[in-house]
Amino acid sequence: MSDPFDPFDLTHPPETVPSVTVDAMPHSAAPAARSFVNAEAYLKTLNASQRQAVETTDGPVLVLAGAGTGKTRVLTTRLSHILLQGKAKPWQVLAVTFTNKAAKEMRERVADMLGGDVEGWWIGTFHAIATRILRRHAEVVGLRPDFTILDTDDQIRLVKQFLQAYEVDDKRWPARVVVGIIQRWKDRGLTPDQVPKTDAEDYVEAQVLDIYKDYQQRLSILNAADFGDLLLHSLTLFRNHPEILAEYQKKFKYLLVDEYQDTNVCQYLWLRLLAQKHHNICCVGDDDQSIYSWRGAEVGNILKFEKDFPGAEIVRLERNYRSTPHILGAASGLIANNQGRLGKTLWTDIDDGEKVVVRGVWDGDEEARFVGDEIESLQAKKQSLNQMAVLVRAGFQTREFEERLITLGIPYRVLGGLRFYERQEIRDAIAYLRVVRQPDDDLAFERIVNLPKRGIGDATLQIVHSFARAEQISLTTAITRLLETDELRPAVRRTLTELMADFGRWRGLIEHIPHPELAGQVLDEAGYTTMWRQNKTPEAPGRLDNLKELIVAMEDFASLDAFLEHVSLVMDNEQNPDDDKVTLMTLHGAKGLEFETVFLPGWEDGIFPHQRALDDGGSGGLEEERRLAYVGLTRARKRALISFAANRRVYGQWQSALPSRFIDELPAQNIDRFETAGMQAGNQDGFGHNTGFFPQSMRRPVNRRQRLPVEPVATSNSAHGDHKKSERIFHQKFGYGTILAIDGDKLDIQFEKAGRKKVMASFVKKP
DNA sequence: CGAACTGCATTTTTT
DNA sequence: ATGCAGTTCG
Repeated sequence: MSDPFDPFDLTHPPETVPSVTVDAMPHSAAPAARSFVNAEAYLKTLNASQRQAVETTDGPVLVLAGAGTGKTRVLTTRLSHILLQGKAKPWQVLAVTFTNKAAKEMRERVADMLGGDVEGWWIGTFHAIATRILRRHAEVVGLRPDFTILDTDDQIRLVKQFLQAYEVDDKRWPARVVVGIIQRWKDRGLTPDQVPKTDAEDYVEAQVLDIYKDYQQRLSILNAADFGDLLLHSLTLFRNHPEILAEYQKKFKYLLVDEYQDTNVCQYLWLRLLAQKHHNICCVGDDDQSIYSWRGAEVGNILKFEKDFPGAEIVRLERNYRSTPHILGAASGLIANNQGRLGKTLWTDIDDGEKVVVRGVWDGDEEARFVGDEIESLQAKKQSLNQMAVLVRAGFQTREFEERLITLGIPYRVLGGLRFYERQEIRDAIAYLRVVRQPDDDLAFERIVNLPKRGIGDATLQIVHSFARAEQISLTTAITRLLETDELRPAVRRTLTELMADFGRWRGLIEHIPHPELAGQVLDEAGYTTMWRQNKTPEAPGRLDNLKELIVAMEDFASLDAFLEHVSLVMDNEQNPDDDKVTLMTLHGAKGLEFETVFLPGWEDGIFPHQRALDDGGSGGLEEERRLAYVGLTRARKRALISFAANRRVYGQWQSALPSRFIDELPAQNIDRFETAGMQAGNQDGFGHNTGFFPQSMRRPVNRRQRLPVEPVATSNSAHGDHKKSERIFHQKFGYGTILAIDGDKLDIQFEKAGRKKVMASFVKKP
């Protein structure tokens, strides 16, 4: 995000913005007649409710857009309409989405409609927009404008350190669980001091609230924000600084929100504040497609829209342009089993088509064969593989289909695996660049300090850590200071001195050589590329290729900073859609997509709906699973094929399973049900109980509480001032000694056994 | 410091 | 079954 100019600059007349062909549009001094002519052209193609959603520009509007009803069309047309009507300038409209993909699509489609570029617009993900705002006011929330954005990896490593410091049993409370709890608080817009007591009590054992506090404080020192912070800080900014909020309220005349059912409380509060002045907020969403509650999304936001925004107009998009009546009938019948919906009735003009196939098979193997055979026969009828998808509940389920498709020689792509920027070597390389750019980035530094192996082990890191913590300084600063003493072993000292010099040199090059070149040089000189070259594992060459690819990718960015920002916020990984391949992915990943033919395997209780959803008493979990099923079905244009197996190997154990309860919820007139002979569901003999070899009751969690004997090496209280010459002291490593001289926080000491050494004052104790 | 061993959990995902 | 993380041993 390195716009050469910043359209947000409130002090300059916005007219200086070189905003494209928009100037040729009748939005500013436009005669009404001309804008009418223009309006005709694009409004004519919309149906009545779409048109209402577009033309109701003022006041709060909730557009309930059922699956396949032209949601994106409405969003982009509405945005264009507002601009063409001259209701607002491009920089006065804020359009937020969840994914970069959606933001990109909106940007491109609006640009198409207006025939111009989209420079200077506020179309982006919640996170990107929040970041943009936050960088302007970073100081207000205790950050500097160039703060680093942490990824999940960093968060976990950081929290792990606190868990250790607090001596929390990390078997019982894994770092990722604690990160999750903190994240949920952030999703709800809660800073540490706002977390309700009752909430914190649930986690006293792990002292999660204390960790949350420390964690935030640490991030502040590191000049870093995690993903949740981007929004939460931005919200805090608005809450605590009405004058800043007022500027943005005034600036954004129109707000547009995509996938409103996926917003969390924090995002909701953020939007509500922004909408407070003009009240022109348009949220588009579908309560029936809310499938992300587990990551903080609040369906309640969409359900209570009318209450939150008085006078809100509700527009329902119910005409479906995608699926056949049978598919829609099946989906509608299914979702009707959910309570508390806003309610929509999808209808379509499309001809009847085929009924939804529901196929019962003996086991997973047969299921994969069934899907493979169907794909083959469709392919024989000249159907494009790109128009077929296998949508599964969980990632691991793709495997058996992959195997089958390989056997049949059918090309496929798996979506949603590891993305490019999530690969180990890429993260390592980025960590190097982060440290080059920002030496205080401890998390990045820790990642690569001993990669390749440099002999910087735990022992060394422990010393550096405790010193850094005691002094509230970053690891690199701590090292620099420790290098002036004898605290570290000579070999280690030499290595670190060299490493610090390397980083210093690389940093000096930022301004002088192109950043892709710098990246190459850093990785070579650090020995990182050599490390992979010497690596004999089969994936090593691929990793080297990825590193090369990374360096090439960097060329697309104006600067190292621009690149690093991209990496943190826009980690997308587009696949080449040119090849004709079957798509394999999770149901979650399929939201927003469509295919002619959709396979929905694994419809068995315990798999789909997932066991976890069945376990947690309430109906909420089950309803969300049902919405997921609804999303899956409504991805299909012409053909949907559901299947379930009577037996399946789960975690290496054979288990029998019952057909998903969702199957019985599908209206009979919309489905054709087939089952392999001799396996009718509900058959008393063969199905419905565990055929595994061991009773499940034998599983018992045995958790010993493991504590690390944490002996603080450095303490801040003994740090400064209270040592005198010739005083006798004790040092963890060197033993007893007498102070010869004091130089700031460094002491020159004659040790009884170890000889004369320079040590840090914070490492010695009075005997 | 690295290799071998052990126990354990194992949904969904974006930024 | 499998992979990951943490521990133990050389």
